[in-house]
Amino acid sequence: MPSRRGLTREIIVKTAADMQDQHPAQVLTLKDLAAALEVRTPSLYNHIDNLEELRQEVAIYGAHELADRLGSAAIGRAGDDALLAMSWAYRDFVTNRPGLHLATQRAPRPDQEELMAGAMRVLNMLHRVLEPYGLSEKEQIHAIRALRAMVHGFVSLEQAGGFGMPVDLDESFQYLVEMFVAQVNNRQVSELPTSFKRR
Amino acid sequence: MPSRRGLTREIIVKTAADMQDQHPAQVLTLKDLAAALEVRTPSLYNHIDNLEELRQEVAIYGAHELADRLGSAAIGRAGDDALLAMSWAYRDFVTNRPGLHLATQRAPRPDQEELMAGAMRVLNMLHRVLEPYGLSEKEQIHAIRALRAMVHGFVSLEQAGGFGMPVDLDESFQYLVEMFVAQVNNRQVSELPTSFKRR
DNA sequence: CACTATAAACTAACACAAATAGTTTGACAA
DNA sequence: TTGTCAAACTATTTGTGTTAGTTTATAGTG
Repeated sequence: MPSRRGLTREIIVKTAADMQDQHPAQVLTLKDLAAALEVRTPSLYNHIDNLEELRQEVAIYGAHELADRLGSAAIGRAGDDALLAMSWAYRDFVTNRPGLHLATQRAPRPDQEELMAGAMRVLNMLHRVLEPYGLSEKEQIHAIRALRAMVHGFVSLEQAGGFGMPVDLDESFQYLVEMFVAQVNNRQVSELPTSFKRR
Repeated sequence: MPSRRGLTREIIVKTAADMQDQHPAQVLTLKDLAAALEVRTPSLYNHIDNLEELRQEVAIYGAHELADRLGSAAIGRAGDDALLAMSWAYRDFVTNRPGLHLATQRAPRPDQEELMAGAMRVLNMLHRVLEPYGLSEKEQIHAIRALRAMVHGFVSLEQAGGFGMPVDLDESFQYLVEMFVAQVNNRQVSELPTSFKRR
């Protein structure tokens, strides 16, 4: 007496993503996922290959979601304004969809093509936004890496509960992003004496 | 015919840490761990409560290892020199012990007391190093959060293979850390026009 | 309007890791 | 020498992922 549910690959991925948001700590099980979809566990295998592939799929979904949000944030903005807006959009993403963000970080194979596609969209946006600052090609890459590291690092530590002090996190984040903005506006600060050399 | 191996909790944790370094991608199983220790799986339960507790223990071990390395790096240094040395020591830790770093990040309960102890040691070091810069108390906290975010974010993205462009990573890392050093030396850059306000 | 092919659900069973229960043994202390 | 106990063991249970094989609802065809 199996009755046809309208199960699709997309529904499964989105439900999995939602479940991870509701309980970011606990690991995703096919049993729970099937229960949420009101289906027996093996039925999932009609739509996905296995658990690892599903995790990868969720990560890809998250990467695109993030790229979409950053794109929206950047629309109609330029320069410092765009950089700040995109940074805040990233942080909002982590706040609103914590489990999805974690799933994207913990992708089984982070280097995979389709997963990189979302990241690439973000990179291209950043390149366009940084264009008018007149950085050298190399410096632009350093700058993009720096911004990604700063924002990603902040939200990851925040999500992991890594910031204990009772000082406003929004303020800290703004401080961080303004540090970056100052750097790309004011290139002479990068000419500081570099006394420390790597051994 | 069970013969007494010199198994201890400490040996188990260190072996688990080593195994994660050798294969950072794959998940730790008690079966493999027991095999590496030339023991049957249930014997591990004489020393640990369960797998989750072991993971937590490995994370704590990693946090202390990191704090030790940062402490060593800072000895005999001050100011910019100390900040740069500690940043590079963090990056070296991730390079040398990638699995241990991941295990520390993915701790079951990142907020737990003993795990925070290592992080606290690092925080105290940073506070002492930043002392002479004459920042306000609040600004000092912002600065520490910023540095942690920058360094942590960079090494995490690097480890996840997040930086694709063929530009030297050491150079990018130096660029990043110098950005921080410039900020704490040159406070007027933080007085930039803040056109973007959070909605 | 039947008839059939197929996708998508199901039940049953297997594989494998974690965890528990209960047993055995080796080393140290009296 | 002997009693005790920590630390190993074997055997078994539980839970999740996965596969095999079966059933059924629906869509398309004559």
